[in-house]
Amino acid sequence: MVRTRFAPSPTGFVHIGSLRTALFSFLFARHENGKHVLRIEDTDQNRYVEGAVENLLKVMNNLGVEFDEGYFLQPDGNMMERGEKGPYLQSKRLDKYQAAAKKLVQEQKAYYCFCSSERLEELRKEQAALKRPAMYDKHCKKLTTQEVEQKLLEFSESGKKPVVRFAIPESGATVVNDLVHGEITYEHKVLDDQVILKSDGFPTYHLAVVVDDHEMEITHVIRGDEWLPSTPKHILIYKALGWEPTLYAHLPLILNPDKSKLSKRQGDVAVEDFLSKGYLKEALINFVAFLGWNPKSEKELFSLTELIQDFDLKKINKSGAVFDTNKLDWYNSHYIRQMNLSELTNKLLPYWLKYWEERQIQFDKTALPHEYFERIAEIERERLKKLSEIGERTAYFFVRPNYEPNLLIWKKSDSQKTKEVLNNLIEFFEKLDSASFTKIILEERLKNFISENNYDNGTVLWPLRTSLTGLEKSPGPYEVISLLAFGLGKQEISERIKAAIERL
RNA sequence: GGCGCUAUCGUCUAAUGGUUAGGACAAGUGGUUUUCAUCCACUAAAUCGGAGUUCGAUUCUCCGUAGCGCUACCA
Repeated sequence: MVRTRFAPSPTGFVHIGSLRTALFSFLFARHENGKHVLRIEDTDQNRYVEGAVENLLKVMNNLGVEFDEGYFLQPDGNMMERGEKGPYLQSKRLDKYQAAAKKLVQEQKAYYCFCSSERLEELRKEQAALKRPAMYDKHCKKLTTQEVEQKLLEFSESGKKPVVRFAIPESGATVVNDLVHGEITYEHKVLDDQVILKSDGFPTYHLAVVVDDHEMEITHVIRGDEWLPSTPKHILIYKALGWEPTLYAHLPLILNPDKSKLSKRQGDVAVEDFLSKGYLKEALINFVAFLGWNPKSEKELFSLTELIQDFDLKKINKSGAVFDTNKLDWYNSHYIRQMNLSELTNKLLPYWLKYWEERQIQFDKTALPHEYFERIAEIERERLKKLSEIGERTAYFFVRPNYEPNLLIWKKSDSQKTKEVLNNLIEFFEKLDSASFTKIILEERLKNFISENNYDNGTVLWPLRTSLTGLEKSPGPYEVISLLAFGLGKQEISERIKAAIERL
């Protein structure tokens, strides 16, 4: 039975890289009919951020990445723990790590280290000066049993606590057989005697990950490539404890455009930021799934269900992938166009509200039916890359636009002609009865108007459109006019055309 | 400095011991459209370098080179 886990540190936000790791471990677990475990790695008390786990859960729920054990968000917003291998929070498992460390010390596979941070720092400086590799010099490993006892006594009298270091075998090598990279050999002499238990009684990652993955019966560890160099240490700890190591699959790094590891400094990396900008979960999931994985076919559009079906560790590639938002935008506009109109409108509403609030645009939105917004959404969906663009793109449906005089004149026309046309249009609209303000009737009437007056299409339609929307790039006028007449009244059409004429 | 990983169009990637090295995004051009977008068609764009193995290497091996990662009482 396959069991995978996602084991984030609660540092506040969900990194794109974390999402990719969580997604892959989820896809693999589901594909194999296994279990997906969520474990929170909070062994660094300094980095703990309040509410981080709730936030993580919310984001994962949003995107459809599920867990079978660990923490769950309840309808009331509180967290609940569920699963047989808990607790799933490392700070609640301290006794297990301490017991493991103690056992290792007793069997001389680990040792107490009494070195001060000053000595350690000095050591590093010396090594750097000599251009030697920075490693612990195993000073405390050489202490006799009596010396250790003596030190232990001294420490406890002064209220200090030693750390525990894992004793890497002095010779030999460990082979990591990675599911993505294949066999990698590490000589023991280049491996550091890592601290596994800190002086505050908390384990470091290296001990905690081994103890937990073993006790939670994890079969496959799926994590980022940055962990590859510490994997031999983990395998050695497994063996020292008499346990069977898990299988490993190290995922290629997600990169900034300059090919360094994706970081906050070079743009957005928080999944919640993408969500709030109006990237759809379908787009985010599809895009992130293709970072370091692909189905080896030419199909690019995948739902979560399809990903589960096709996911295969063997199809993960080895080299890092640049995070390119162009492609994300393409996925997003694709899924926006696919979405059902009423659902899209509901998702759009908060973005409209936010835009109006920011611009202090006042009007009574309750006077406008949901259908009105649906129709606006319908004409805009084709050109929307993110939901957050809706406010600005459609502002002219709610407030009178500003006019760029040059924009009002079609390229094959002139200001005199435009003025004439617009004046005629005012007359045209005033003669129209309210019932004619539907897209179909309008289109027909306007075409008649154009041919009766012997105008070019552009001479009429361009200034009409720009005087209504104020935009260089906007949809065609028929739908706009019928919606404006419906939303703001047909009088508004004439008012806008008059205002435009003033600017000519 | 040490150790490790990686290397195909700008980006995500496919493929193969023999191909015109394929697709998608982005870019450009043309068509459609009053404009933008959509849609359609087309164009440009890549096997890091050097040896070796081989009839033949982008593919396998080695050596370079470059990029990146790790090198904490952080994960």
